[in-house]
Amino acid sequence: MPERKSKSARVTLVDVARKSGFSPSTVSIVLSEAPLSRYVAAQTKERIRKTAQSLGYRPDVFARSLRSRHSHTVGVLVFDISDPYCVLILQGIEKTLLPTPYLPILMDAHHDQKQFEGYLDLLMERRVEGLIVVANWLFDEGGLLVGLKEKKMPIVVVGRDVTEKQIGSVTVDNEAGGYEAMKHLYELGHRKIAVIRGPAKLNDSQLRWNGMQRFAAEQGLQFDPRRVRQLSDALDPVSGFEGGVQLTEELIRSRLKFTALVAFDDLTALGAVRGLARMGRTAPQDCSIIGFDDVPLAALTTPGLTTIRQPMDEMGSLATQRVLDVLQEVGEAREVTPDLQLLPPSLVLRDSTSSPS
Amino acid sequence: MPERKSKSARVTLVDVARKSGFSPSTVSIVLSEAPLSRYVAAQTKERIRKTAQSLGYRPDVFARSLRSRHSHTVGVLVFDISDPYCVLILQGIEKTLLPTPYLPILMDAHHDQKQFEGYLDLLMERRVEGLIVVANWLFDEGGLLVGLKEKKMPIVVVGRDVTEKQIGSVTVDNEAGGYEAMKHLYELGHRKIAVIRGPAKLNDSQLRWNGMQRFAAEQGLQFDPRRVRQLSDALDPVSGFEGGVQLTEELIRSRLKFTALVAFDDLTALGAVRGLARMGRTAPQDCSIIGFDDVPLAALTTPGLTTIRQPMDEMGSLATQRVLDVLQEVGEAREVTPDLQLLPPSLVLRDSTSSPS
DNA sequence: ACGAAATATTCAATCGTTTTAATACGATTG
DNA sequence: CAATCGTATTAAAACGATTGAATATTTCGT
Repeated sequence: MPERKSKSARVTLVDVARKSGFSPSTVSIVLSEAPLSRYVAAQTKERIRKTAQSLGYRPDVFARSLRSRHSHTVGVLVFDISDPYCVLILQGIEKTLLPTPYLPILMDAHHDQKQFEGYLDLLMERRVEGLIVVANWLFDEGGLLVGLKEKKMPIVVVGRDVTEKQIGSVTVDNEAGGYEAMKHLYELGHRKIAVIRGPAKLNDSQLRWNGMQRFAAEQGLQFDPRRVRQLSDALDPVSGFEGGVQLTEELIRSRLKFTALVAFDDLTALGAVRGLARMGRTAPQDCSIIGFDDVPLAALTTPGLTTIRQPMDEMGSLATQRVLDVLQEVGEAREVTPDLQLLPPSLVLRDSTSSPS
Repeated sequence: MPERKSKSARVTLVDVARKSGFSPSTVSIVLSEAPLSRYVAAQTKERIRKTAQSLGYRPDVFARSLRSRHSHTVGVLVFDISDPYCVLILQGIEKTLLPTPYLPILMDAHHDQKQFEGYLDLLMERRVEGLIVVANWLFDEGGLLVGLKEKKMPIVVVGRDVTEKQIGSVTVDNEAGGYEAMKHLYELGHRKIAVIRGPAKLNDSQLRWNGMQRFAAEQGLQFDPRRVRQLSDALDPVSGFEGGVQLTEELIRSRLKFTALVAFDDLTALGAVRGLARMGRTAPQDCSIIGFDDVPLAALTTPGLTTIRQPMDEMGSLATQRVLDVLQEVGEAREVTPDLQLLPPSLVLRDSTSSPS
């Protein structure tokens, strides 16, 4: 005696409707908490929910999305997931999305323009309702995104300022970070300070440099241009490290004295530590080193890396919140305000800096 | 004069059908390359494809999935995306999935059992067709997965052996890795070798230790149990580092001589480097240190970390391939063979090991 | 006690595909 | 020559939800 219709394992809305004695419409309205559910009797709601529960009903996302035109997903496009810089941002994004009905769909472009475009396409095909782009390194295709923006899709870029393309952006205050880095070294007593600037193409490089110069100017300090080097524009993810090693070796070979070094980012700083070691010196005894970012591994090296922290977690959160805000608007504005939101950096003291001996 | 029906921006199958002069059925068959497309005239195919192209038609994934019962997604559940160990595996997974029609949906459980379950649920709701679990650290819930397995969903776990729960697994050959680590130190001339074993709960710990003992036995070497320590079972992701620091300090304070140290993994090894430094010693001059995993940052520290490499990329690839193989089967077997696939580790030489002075 | 407004529920159409079974037709075969 | 077969195409029924309009029923102000 087959009590249940032994057709299929799948429990549908209709099953719930039948068993609870209400129409599919009502069941749908109750279970999806549609506006109309205001009018459904409390008792009814309860009965429906209970039978849904007892049957183990799970709505079919595809049917739901097809009809309602909502995918309840947002795309997250990251330039290189193996870059530790990205990961903390991702966690911020995920954390913020968790309590919402939106699911992140994460794609990793592997530093590859082609893949970036491909995945962008894929995300569109999957009907994501919003897009968060995590761009750490070079990437000059506001173009692609502008196209989407016109399709009324909320977009935010984190880690890079693309407001000139009218796209909402979230970054750390790089200028302030550069300022803080210099200030820290200066206060320790350093005066002869070397700098390894970031790649010229990267906007951050200039901003951080500006900050350093501002502090120097305030103190009447002069940068000897021979103590200032610059990473090449290679977009290889570890080029920061390699560059750090080489430029540091060069600096030492040049016989110019310096008691401290500001590295463009943590990877470069680690490269500098290595370069120092290759020339028989150690940080911070022979030279203090300060990085930028505070990637997780900065705490794990020896010496621990003093660095300017980007609040990556919050950057991710904030970016996500901006997208969510737009999605929650029922109106027709539906666009992220195309401005830049700057988050303050902070100094993280570890062991790679100390007073000059 | 509105030439096109200005109803909506969306181009549907019906639009293509109308414009090409064929029925929706034919169009669907052609564009989705269904089996029946064998019978469709080449000319027809071409015409349909051309008009689809010209209209910029993109099939609606939701409608498609609803009808065909295929989500074309596989779930990837990772225990902590901020663990660099996971990331390379993820890249392997992604690389393998890229040329297939399957999209990975990545969820990060943040070392949290509850979230793991929640996300598992979410993935089921999204109707993933397969599941890859990346489990680096403690996780004893074969149970959850077994439930799914019974629902005919192909599952593979990478990074942990859960074959006892009849779930296909992919790991590195930990025993061989332990053996190699010891062999390397022995060949450098070390005889007094300290060991920091992994947490007792973690199966890997025992296996690596077995490998070390096997080598020792072959050489008639004895481990002084006082030189063997063990990490606690804390499931904090950085506990490896902290543990490494502390246990190394303890080892040194115990005044037992040792010229080399085998760390459970790279994080522990970095902890050991730090512990050494705290006690005024440096690697490898005062003590050689070897790690396990070869996480990306192992190459970035100073000294560069000699380590036993897990082929994480390939592990991810292999796991993915196993799931894909099952998905491609049309038959009714549809289960990943519940066996363990071991991949060989390899020694990566860097600067943290050298002959004893 | 009448009509309007608020509450409670349902009908039926619809979202955009895939798929099964059916149709149509010329060629092959026994 | 009828029966069968292979090729080429299509009609129509799903898939499982949401939703706008419609239908009852109750409440309420006057």
